[in-house]
Amino acid sequence: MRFWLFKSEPSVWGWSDQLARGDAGEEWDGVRNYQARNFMREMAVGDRGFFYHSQKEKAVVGTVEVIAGAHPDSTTDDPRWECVDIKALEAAQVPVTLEMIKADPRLSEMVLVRNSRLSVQPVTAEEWRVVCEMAGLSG
DNA sequence: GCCAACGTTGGC
DNA sequence: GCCAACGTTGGC
Repeated sequence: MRFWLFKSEPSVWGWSDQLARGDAGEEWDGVRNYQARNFMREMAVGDRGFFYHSQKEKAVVGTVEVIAGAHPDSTTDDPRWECVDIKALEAAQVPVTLEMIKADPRLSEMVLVRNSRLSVQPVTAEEWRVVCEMAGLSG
């Protein structure tokens, strides 16, 4: 199993929206960036990811599971763009803020820190463990 | 609201 | 194929 991070502006699509979809999940659509798309192509059903709120909040607020591999993005006819489906798994007891992440030397190599603009990014097993611990998530 | 970082586009 | 111009994102 691999680990990922999905970034979204909560005013557009937030954790509460994701939770409301329940086990049916939702497409992670709208990605128009090749790097992000390529990571989604690498995803397998059962992979897990952090759900991150950008902009004002800047925090990991929960975990999600990939429930469908890459398929065409229904919000465009452009065949270049694909997306996966994800469902909410567990809400963070404590949101792990970007500030907390930057303050922890074990997380200094996270893509979130290194390339803040990438909206879909890989997370290492170690980073996953550390952030889950900080968030009070079972992982 | 500003600006740095990054990606994309288009002229050459 | 290079690079300048432009648009977008996201942290501050």
